[in-house]
Amino acid sequence: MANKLEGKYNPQEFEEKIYKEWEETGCFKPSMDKTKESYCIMMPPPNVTGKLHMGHALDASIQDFLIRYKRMKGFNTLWLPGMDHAAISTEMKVVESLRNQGIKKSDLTREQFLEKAWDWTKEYGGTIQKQQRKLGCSCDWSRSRFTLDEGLSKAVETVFLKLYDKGYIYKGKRMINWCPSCKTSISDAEVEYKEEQSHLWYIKYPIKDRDGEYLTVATTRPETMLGDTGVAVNPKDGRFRYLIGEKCILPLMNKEIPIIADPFVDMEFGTGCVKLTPCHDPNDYQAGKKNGLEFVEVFDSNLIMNDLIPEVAGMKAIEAREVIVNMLKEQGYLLKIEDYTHNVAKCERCKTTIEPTISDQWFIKMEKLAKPAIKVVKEGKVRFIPGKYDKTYFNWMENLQDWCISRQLYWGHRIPAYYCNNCGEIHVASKMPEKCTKCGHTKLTQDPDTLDTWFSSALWPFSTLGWPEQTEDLKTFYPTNTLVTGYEIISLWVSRMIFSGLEYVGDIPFSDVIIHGMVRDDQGRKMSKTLGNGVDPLDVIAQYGTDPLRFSLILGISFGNDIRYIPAKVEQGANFANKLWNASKFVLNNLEDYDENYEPKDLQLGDKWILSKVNSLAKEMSANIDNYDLGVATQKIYDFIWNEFCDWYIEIAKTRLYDENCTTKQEAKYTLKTVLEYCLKMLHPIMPFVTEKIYKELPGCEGSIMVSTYPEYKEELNFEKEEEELKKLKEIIVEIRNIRSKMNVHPSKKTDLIFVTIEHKDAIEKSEFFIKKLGFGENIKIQSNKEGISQNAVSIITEGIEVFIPFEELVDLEEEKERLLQEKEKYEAEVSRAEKMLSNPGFINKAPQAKVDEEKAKLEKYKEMLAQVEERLKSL
RNA sequence: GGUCGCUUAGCUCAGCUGGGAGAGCAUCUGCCUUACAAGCAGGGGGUCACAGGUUCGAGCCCUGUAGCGACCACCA
Repeated sequence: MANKLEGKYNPQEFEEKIYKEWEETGCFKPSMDKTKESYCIMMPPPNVTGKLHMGHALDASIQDFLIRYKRMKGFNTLWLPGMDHAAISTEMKVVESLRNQGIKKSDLTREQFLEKAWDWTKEYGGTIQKQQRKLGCSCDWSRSRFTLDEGLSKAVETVFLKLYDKGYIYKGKRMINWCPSCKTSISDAEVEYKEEQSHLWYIKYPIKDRDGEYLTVATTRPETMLGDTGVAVNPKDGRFRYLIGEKCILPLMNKEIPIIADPFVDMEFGTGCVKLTPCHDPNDYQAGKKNGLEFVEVFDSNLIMNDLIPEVAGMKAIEAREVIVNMLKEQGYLLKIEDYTHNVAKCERCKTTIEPTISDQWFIKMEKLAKPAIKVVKEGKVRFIPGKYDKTYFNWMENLQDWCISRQLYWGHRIPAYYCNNCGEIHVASKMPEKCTKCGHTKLTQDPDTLDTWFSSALWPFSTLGWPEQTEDLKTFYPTNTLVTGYEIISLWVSRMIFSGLEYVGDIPFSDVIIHGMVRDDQGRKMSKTLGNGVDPLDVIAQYGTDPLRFSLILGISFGNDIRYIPAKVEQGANFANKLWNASKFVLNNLEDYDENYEPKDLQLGDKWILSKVNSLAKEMSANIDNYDLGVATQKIYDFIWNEFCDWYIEIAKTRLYDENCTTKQEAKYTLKTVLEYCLKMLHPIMPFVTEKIYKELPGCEGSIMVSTYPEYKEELNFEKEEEELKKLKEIIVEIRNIRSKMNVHPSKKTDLIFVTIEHKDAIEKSEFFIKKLGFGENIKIQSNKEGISQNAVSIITEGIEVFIPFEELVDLEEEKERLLQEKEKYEAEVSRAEKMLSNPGFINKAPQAKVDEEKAKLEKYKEMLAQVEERLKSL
């Protein structure tokens, strides 16, 4: 009966079906076997409204590689998936969808809005989890969590109350980043900067009691001058030193404001004098607080001007600018306008210009939380891979500002704070208090704000396991082992998980953090909507299959560097899968009468060679993967399957399988099956589908490969001598092909192969079949000396074996001499290189003895070969 | 401005604690050899950015230069 692998590799035929089977049999779930060590990865939760992109595909390929490997190694593995409610991002999408229905957010009550938001989330959210299944993710979907679900909300509330009691959370008026479009505060990390063309306006500020004297300030925002409450100069600046402590007159307002000294002023920039608007600029805010300046608001959070002067009251700030500039010009205060390009703060989400605003917000004091989080990385308890990223981490952690956690949004965890309607007293509690603890008033109002989305993400490694309850999962899997993420969220997320884990659970959230790069397009550009150069992983999967995509993302990667999406690499993966498919087809076709209990009695040279090779490969693969060298491990299994198993062993085995008289067919079959099984298992974490498909066809392998055991190194499969012997024969065969190719000998032309050797006689005798086949031999002769060998033969000289190929009429003696002379030169170079090294006292004295011995052995070897070549040349 | 990184074959990239430069694609030659033409066999192609230094020995370690990039901060 023919096996079930037919035709070509066609992933569309089986990938989906296999995934379904996996999911149904529940093999993604942890074994919860108490005797086994646990291994846990928390999947970075994508936005609930997100769509799969190449970054996710890379992320998932790495995590699934690790989790499948550990599972096969016997660990009690959990890969926990989930989604993030993505506060601003989702709320914006909901607002937009409402707008399309003609509904404004302000038309709805909070409750109505949230209802719409949940509806919308249920309808459009969560597609990403379906897409992750396409990638073959073996995560435990039954444990999937959402940052807004009940358990996680409980964790958020618990943390808030705890931090408030400790005094780490406080409410206060401070300068924050205000997005006038999203109408919420955002954290520093959510601000991005963009260069913009603008102007510098130079304005004259007369000095009080010094007739005709004035200071010139340069500003990019002339409309804020109404709120100026001081002018600053650098204390070292000799030009203005005599004015420090004096006052100047603010134009239009006719108000006296102080001239102060502050080192933040750059003497080189502009005029060296800075106007200070503490309410509308972060630096001025700092300077204002430090120097006790007055705080005067110029416009409100909707950018509508106050009534500081009647001419602009009620106007939009940007319109007021024009009016104010004109007034300054008319009154002779405007000195000049220059073109100027500068960086403008933008909202990461909606790209609106950020308005620095003083506002009443909730903050977390970072200083005490940061310290232990820095310590665990310094001590190596939490490790970044590659290690260079700990610098990025320290850089951020050591310069932390307090974290603004309140957002003026509906979609998120509402702040558990209640204000007394009578006296305004703040009550932080899990439920609305019955009455005010201060004045006894019974009407209280909950804070309308919600928490920064990263506040809940920061708890992800333990809130997902049931914390604050001491669940079985929490005990089993916390701390987790490996976090896989990109460098762009080290500060936003990784750092916050570390201090959160330490503070609330009392332990690190994970020990290893793999930082991978970004997936760029084939020209190295970021994939972006505006460029339209994004590649949809689902399209790639539809065309090539999941396994080739995963293979292409993992092969040869080194963490920390960006990678390019190269279609040719996916093709390489598809070709590889096809190669494996065909090889498996061959193996299976020869296993029809295979007895799976057969114990090999007479393994041949080639059998022992490949078994020994695959055995040491298992050891190397494990070492590489444990060291997170996934790219290297992938390259190794690829090379082995293609270049050793397919190109050599299968060809070697064929000569026995096709020979009726061969008595060691069973050994060949045993070896084919064993090696293929090893290969499938080692490749499985990288290419889960095709390996599963083939594995199920192998005799004795009916279960899923997912729950099979990863190959371990076994001493009894170590055949060093056979490895050496076969390596030698391979070299000879390659040389035969090489010579034939250079001589343009057609493959149909067979020749005698005369081996002159004593020590390798046995190995060659036993390998006659495949030497003949692979070396285009008619007859194989083995002799102990060169008697009777024709002049018209080409010779191959190796250590311990000389091979003669009597091509007779094809051999041109002059060409053969030329070829041998080239060989001679090569060996002479080798001899002189080795001699030079060995005559170098520095090398002899300082290099390790093993290296010296190695060189000595090489010298002997090449001397011998040189002598043989010379002898052969003489005989021609 | 601060920090970090990158520069290796025509292209895209590997290269483990320093010990004879690798892969895929592309290219050239010969093969439809009963698992595979999505293939087989063979070949060509590199002053490892540049300049110094350390070392018996440097793609790898140190210093500097040039080009490119990322992150952080943000100067009115």
